[in-house]
Amino acid sequence: MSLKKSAQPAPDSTRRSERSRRAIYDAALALVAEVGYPRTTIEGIAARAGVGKQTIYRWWSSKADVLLEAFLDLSEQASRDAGPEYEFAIPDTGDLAADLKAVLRLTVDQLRDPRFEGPSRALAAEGVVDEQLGRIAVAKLLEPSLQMYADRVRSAQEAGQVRPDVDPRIALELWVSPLAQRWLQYTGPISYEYTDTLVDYALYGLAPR
Amino acid sequence: MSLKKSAQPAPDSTRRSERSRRAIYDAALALVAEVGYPRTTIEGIAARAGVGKQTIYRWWSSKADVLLEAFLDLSEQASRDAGPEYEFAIPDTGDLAADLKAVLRLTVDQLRDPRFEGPSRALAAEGVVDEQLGRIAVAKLLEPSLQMYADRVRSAQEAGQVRPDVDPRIALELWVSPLAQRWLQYTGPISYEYTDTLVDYALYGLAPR
Amino acid sequence: MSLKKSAQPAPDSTRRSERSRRAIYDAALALVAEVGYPRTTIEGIAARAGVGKQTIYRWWSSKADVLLEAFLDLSEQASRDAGPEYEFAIPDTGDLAADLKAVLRLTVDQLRDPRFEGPSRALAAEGVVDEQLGRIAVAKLLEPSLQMYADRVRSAQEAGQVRPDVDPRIALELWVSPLAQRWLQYTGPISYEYTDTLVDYALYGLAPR
Amino acid sequence: MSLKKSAQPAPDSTRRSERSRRAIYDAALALVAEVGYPRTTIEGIAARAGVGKQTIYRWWSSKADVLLEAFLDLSEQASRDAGPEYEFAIPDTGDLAADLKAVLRLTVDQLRDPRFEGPSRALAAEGVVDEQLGRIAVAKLLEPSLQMYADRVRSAQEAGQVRPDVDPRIALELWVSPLAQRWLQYTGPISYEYTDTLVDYALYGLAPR
DNA sequence: GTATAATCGAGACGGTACGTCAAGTCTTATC
DNA sequence: GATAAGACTTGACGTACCGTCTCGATTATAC
Repeated sequence: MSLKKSAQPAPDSTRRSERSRRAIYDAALALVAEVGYPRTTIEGIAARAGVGKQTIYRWWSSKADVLLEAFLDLSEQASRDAGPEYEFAIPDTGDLAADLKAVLRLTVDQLRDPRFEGPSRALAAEGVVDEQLGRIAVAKLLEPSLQMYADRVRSAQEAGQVRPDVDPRIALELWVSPLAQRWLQYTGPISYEYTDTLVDYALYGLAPR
Repeated sequence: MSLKKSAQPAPDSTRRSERSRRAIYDAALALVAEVGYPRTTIEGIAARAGVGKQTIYRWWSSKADVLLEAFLDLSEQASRDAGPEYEFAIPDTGDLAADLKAVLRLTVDQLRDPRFEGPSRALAAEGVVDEQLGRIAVAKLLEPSLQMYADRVRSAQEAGQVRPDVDPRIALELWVSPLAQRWLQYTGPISYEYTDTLVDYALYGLAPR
Repeated sequence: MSLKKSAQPAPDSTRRSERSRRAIYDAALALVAEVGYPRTTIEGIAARAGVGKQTIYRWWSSKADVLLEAFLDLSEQASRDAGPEYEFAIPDTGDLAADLKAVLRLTVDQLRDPRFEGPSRALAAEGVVDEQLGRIAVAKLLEPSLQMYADRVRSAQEAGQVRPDVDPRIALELWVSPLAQRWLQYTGPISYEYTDTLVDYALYGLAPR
Repeated sequence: MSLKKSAQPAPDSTRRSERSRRAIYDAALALVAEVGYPRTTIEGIAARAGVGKQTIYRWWSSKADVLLEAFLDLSEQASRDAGPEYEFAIPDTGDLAADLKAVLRLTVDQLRDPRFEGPSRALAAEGVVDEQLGRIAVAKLLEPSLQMYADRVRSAQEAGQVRPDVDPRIALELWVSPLAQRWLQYTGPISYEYTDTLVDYALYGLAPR
């Protein structure tokens, strides 16, 4: 899970302090939210968590690594809180467009949640420049959602609502990527109307029918 | 053009050393290419450029700012080298799909050019986290291309190849954003085949016709 | 007068700006008085004097050199103001002890004049470490007074009040140096009573008579 | 002992590295001897001592403070080397003049020892301008000697060789200060003959007997 | 009474050192 | 053996001045 490239003899994780781990996650997320990622320091996290610096270096390899796990932990918590049935499921009412629009509206809400924004941007930025981290972050955080979109597209193919030769992994990018880019690069405003439009364009194309 | 938030009395730009400016651009781009953005330092740039640190701080506000201008300069140079006629023009053969596919293949080539990759990623990453820088970088570097796509879509609308109610600024995101996301976040491989597919999906939609 | 070790072709002093010279002296003395010698900078003097840095470097070799001349100028002004007859003359009433005590009391007053204290200490400190400057400062500033003490001792020798084998140049150190050391090194308080005592001890010795 | 004005939480001196302390003293003294005080820098000391700059800033407040302690340490070492019986004792043979002359000749030798000259001048100069440092340096370095002179004078008073109304603390300045001034300000040459003369003048006075 | 050349104010430049911050390593004492 | 604490070396930060240099603009003699 961690990026740790174990140089020293691997520490004995059975003796690990759960208290410290929690405190470090909390401190890291709080600091990123308060002062931003670049001004968040390992020393700062350690001090705020009431933890020795070595305890951080023992279990994580970098600031980004700490944050990645802290963020994963936060996501898992959020999922558990939301209840197991609801979580991450794309509804299948038979109407693909409606189902996609509904889920994308939830995503829009999440992107605006300030609790997520700071750490998410930090991780995304780090991932752009650090390929290893980027791939892990995508796999852990983004992949589950993408998989569900792909599944929903496949189900629509079976229902005859999507052409059978369409690659679902590419199809989903028609709405996921534009939203992602507007959020990452400030290329445009994000709204329900916007995501609704994306779904319509994606499903029915730009060309006249 | 610079992000410089003039605190001190603005320096007299008529007396600026062109020699230093060039040397700083070259050093910055070389270092980012060689050791990566995070390990590129202002001190390193200054040393390599044979320049005092103050000369950098006098004219730029941050490492990212230096790199942004260096990269802009590089792009302008590249444009000038390429000749004024070809540059940044999307062909209009009457066949929108073919025209888009052709241009996107050039973009794929450029994304793989190692001369551009380092600085581009660095800027993109910084822009994710620093909204001001992000907006400027997008405006300077991305916007011209986006504008041309929008223009080409509009021309296709007039030719009846694209529905008149389609918003060109959103339409173009159907192929630009997926490519951008795969490049930024390593969410998938980039190839001519991939961009061709994007154009097809975007124009004709996922739904059966 | 200056310490300038002329490297470049000597500047033409006939065309020198008297206005600038005065402004530099004033600025230098004011700055030393206000922020102390170490925090006084050439740039600061130039800015305060409304003068280009080069104008300072053209005519002086160092901060200490500027200050030395500024201080000499100040001394000369003070002398001129005091009137030519009074200045630096040790009275000769026939009573050596009384005459020395009187002059030393004036010296005590001067050592306490804050206008002189800052620059004097600065020069003295610099002179301790920079032998060349030290010798010049002593020659310009201290020597005239020492010479007058020596003359007065000689006159006392002729009057039979001082043993003929006494070296006047050493004799005067018996009161000048203790006062100087207390002032320079804070080895003790300075008062009229103290200087009076010094004169008595020097003239009549420590041993019983 | 240090001038450190504890701003940050005081560091834990029990965990201080003795190795670093020694290396810093050695480097500081060596640099002052080699290039002089003004060209000795904190960075230079740190580099030469193989020590981080912060380790210096953690324990000392300034270059002068480092040097003061380094010099004190050197003096203590020298004392220990010289053996406890000899050190700093003014002989009491019953002949005050002879005893003083003997000790002053040793002082003359020491003033010429190049190992001491550089750091001593540096400290003295700094002390002229920085009263706090000056007082500490005098108390630590000069005071012990002065005290011994005072004691010897008192003993001579008991033996009837010095008038009982003489203040020993002022008396000793008659030979200490002239020597100090010649050394500090280059006001004259220093020799055995000179110090012998000072003692004679001081004891028997300038006036005929 | 101009020509003309040096000085002048200004300030950009390549540098050095400053004092601070944080990184990652190491040591000590505690639990 | 993991931990909290924090001293250590390292290296970059952004700032302040150094002394040199190039600019017009301004004198102030010498033509």
